[in-house]
Amino acid sequence: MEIPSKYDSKRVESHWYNYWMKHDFFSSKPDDREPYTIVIPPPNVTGVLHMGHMLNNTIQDVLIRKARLEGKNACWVPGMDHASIATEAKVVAKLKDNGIAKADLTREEFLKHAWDWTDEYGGVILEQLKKLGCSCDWSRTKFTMDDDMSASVLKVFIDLYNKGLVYRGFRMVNWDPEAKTTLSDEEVNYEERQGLLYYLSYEIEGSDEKVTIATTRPETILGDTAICINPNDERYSHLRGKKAIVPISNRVIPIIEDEYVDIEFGTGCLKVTPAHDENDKNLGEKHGLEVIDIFNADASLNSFGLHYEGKDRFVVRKEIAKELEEKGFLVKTEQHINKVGTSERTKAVIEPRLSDQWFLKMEDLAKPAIDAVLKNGEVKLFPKKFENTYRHWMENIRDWNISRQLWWGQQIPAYYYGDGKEDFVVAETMEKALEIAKERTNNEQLTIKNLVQDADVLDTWFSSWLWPISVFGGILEPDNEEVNYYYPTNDLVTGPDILFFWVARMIVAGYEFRDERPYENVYLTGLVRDKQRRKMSKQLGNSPDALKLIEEYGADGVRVGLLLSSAAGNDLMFDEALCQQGKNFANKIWNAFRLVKGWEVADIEQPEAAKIGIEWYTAKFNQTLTEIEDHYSKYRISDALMAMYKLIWDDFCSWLLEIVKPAYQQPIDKKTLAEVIHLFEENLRILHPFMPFLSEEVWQHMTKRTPEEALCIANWPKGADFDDKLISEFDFAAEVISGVRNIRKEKNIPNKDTLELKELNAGAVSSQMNPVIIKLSNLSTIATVTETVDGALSFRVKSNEYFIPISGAIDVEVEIAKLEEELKYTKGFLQSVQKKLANERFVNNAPAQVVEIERKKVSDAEAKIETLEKSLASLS
RNA sequence: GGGCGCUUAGCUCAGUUGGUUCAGAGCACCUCGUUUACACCGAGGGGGUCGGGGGUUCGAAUCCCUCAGCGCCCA
Repeated sequence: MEIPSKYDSKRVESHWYNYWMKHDFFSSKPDDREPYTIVIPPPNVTGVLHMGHMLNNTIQDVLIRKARLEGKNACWVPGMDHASIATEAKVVAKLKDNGIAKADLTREEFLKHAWDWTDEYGGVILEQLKKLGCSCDWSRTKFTMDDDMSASVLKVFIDLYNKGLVYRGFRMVNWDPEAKTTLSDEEVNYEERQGLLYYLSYEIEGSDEKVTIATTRPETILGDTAICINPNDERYSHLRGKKAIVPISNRVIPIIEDEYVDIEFGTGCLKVTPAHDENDKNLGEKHGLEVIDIFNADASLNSFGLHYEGKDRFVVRKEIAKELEEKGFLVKTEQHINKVGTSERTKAVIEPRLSDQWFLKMEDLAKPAIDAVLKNGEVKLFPKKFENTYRHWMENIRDWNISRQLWWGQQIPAYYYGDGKEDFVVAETMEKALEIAKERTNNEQLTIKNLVQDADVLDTWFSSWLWPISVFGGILEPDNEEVNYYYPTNDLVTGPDILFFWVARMIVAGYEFRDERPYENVYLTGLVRDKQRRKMSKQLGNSPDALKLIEEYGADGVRVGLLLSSAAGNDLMFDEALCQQGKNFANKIWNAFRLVKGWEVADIEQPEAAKIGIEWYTAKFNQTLTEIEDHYSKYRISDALMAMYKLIWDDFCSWLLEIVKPAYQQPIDKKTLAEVIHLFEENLRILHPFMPFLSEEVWQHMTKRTPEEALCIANWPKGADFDDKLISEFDFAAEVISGVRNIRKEKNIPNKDTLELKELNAGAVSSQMNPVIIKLSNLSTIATVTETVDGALSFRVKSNEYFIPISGAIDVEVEIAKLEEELKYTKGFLQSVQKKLANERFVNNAPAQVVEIERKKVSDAEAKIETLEKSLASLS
């Protein structure tokens, strides 16, 4: 036989991927069919394939391939995200390696480098997705910085601005004083550091009283604008309405009350420095406090620092502590561990700093998105548990800070024509901005040279929240054919870590810009972790090389491995052993194919066992198909896979193929072969979404096919009614076969020795399955008896008893012991059920059905006891 | 500190509104088997007081309380 006994994924995968591409099976155009649409969560343009992507995209591919088989117009839109922060960081790092500082470049020069970088490295990840088998419509590949995508972003910004939803405001940002730039939260590392807690006493205005506060940052007292006490703290109630005097600067500041203050911490008395602490800023806003910023951009003190002006904050901390001590303001110091944020890149301690930012008002925008998920179910989350998290966030939504102090991204289309904070206009182009500015200022002399565009770019999420609309051109041309056909999309598959950043905002955008949900179902995958439950990350280096995995186990093997234990929303403990399992499965199917392919055909009659086996498997297949559909409908993808795995491995390979397999070097009858091939093909159809390469390979080897007949675009099996009784009779027969196999094993009887089976058919079981039992147990006959058979090995299935007469092989003692054991157990079981039934409260309160079941248990057990006792009597 | 969630066999997980046959699956493990598709295999088997404690109920892995451990998000 020329077919190799091991399935070789490497040989197969690129071949079929190219074939599918060549015949354009993945591309989609609007037509009369029902659309099924997924937009990919665009990976970062800087990204390389990691396990999270693999899982995510495998699930999407499973869904899209199934939809394609179901005859829908399946459209999976791929793309990439410009990921402003991550990409800019990488470009800056690369420039630095080449001795170029970002600060030495103009914006235009820097962007040129960024685009070069994008052209060179961007898209690597998409090529990797092809290796995984992803059937995206590659002709639709979008990038969030494509001209039309950027135009969509700007249009939306302007639209929201004109609706009065975009405004400028102050916000505390993470400031890196060394790089002199803002950092995102993701770029800040928190570490515990040993520091001091300084107890400082402030004088109370117009009295000799003093109040002591505790702070970790004595240098910031120069920016203090209040002292805060807890209104419930009786120790300080006498200070109400009074004022305190800041040491050294001698400024007079109010004493305010707020329950925010932790009575237990320090002295229970807090100094408030709104310019340099997030919580203090909130307090300041609430109480209308003054804001005094005492730092320069490099975190040295400015003129508010008085005689410390120009000195670094840490130098000042030491010096001011000394001065405070000398002047008698320092009461004491204590050791204190606090969390300090440091810059991921420069390692400098970050400084909270107030800065001008652009915001989007979210409260009203969020309303339809709240209703969609929590009230009318227009958008469903899988698993449902994330609805709680969604609710919590959406109902406490804060305005969205949409500006970033970066260059890589869509520059905010706000143009300043004067020095005032409000001297700006918002427009798509500088020319339009000029027109509006002229009108606004009544100054016809204004020229483009007088306009300065805002330096910030928009948050990356401000482009990706439009993704399901903008990839179909739905922002720029809201009534175009594509968006009307494909939008709303069907399913979104992504991680729960971006439920708010992305998923929720897309829902908001969907209702705001199209008055319709962006998708119906959201499948939230878990995080991929390693065996020790650690998150897979580059820093830890615990993420396996995705491409190596594919090489070793095959894309199909890896897909199966990932899906085997990834219930929606649960973290996935990734273990390569699962990929091995996937690979083994591929090999199993491959060998089943080899078996079927290797049979010689003859014009002979179909054996009865084969006929029944095929009828049974057909029923089993339809039963399992129903289960699989149910799992799919609930997005229980791993359950769907497992149901299929067992169907193919156990039912098809271990049972059916063994039933129909002809004797050694004997041919198979035509009818059976045709039917088995048909069933095999049905298996391949449901297998295809999970294992596209292997299934196509086998499919194409089964028969010569035209491109139109490729499995990739074949039809999903139509379910049919199935005979429950056939399945339960087979299950019974399987138990009988197991019984015979057990006896063979216990008595070391080789499989090739034919045995005789006698059946005491107390349960009136149909003899329909007898040919199957005979074949798989290697029996000569199954004879019906009316009495127990002496001198035979025996076993029982339900209330039927089976005997295998073997001369001289019976150890009566052992047989008796076995029977007694079984009898003892059954009696105990009967007793417990009877006890339950004797309980009046049970009989009166439990549903009739439940009671009936218990009664049935009694009669079954009694019948079995009778059988056992008869056997015992015959032995002794 | 606030919110959400998790804890079932060695591992990863199912277990639908509390009730069918003494709690299921896959993997791993053990025994036997080189039988003519596959040892990336076949047949058989062992393994859980459902995190601890308390409560509701005729009945709880499932509902309530509590304790412990773990995780995530926000601060």
